[in-house]
Amino acid sequence: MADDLFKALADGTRRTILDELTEKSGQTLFEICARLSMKHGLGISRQAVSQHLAVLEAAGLVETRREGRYKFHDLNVAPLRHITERWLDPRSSEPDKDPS
Amino acid sequence: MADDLFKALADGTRRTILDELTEKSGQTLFEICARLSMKHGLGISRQAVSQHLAVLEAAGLVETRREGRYKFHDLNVAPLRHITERWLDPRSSEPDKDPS
DNA sequence: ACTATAGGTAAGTAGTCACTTGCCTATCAA
DNA sequence: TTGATAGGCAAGTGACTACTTACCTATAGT
Repeated sequence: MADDLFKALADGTRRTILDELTEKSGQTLFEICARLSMKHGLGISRQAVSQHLAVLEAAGLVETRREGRYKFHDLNVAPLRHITERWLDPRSSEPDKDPS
Repeated sequence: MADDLFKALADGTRRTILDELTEKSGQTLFEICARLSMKHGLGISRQAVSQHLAVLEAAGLVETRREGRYKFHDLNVAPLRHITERWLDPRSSEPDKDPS
């Protein structure tokens, strides 16, 4: 659960994808590929980006909607809001003992 | 840099260690080992914990001070404060293009 | 001095992860 | 219907990572 979230954030390319979706929401896979290549000089295959998006989606950070042959990717920042709370503000979220 | 931070947070055992140091600061290696075993049922070797602490220290999340044969570990939450800002509050931290 | 305790170093291993390659499906335009 | 575009699935590979095992150093108590 929270593990998926931290794992998703652990990769630099995925964080860059989140940056891109922050800048422009609702991008397609090809659009994201193009921007990673152009703006960030990342020589990465379409399949690799697709896999990254799957990880981000599993973590709840990206949501998708399909329209015809296009699949749009939207950012969902909700899971990010309180992930550091347990250490920054222990009183509010301490009673949590799972090794997430 | 930021990469070390996210990588450090990617492991569940390390996050549990941060939880323990949040609850009681200044613990020794053996103390942390004991608590991981007792409270969290983690059957993990001393060396493994030591390696986790090294990762956390490299990320700036843990600081150490030595006294005699004891080495105390203190939590430093400063690096955690703004790590999600780039997505939660894009206006303030967008101009950041490194693939960190 | 001897010994137990606290910690460090380093090599080896099994599993995970990012990425590629190759092929397949689906939608749309001509 | 043919071809181009957008995307999906799955096996294979190399690198990384968490963990163990084995041995070594340093401080403290008796």
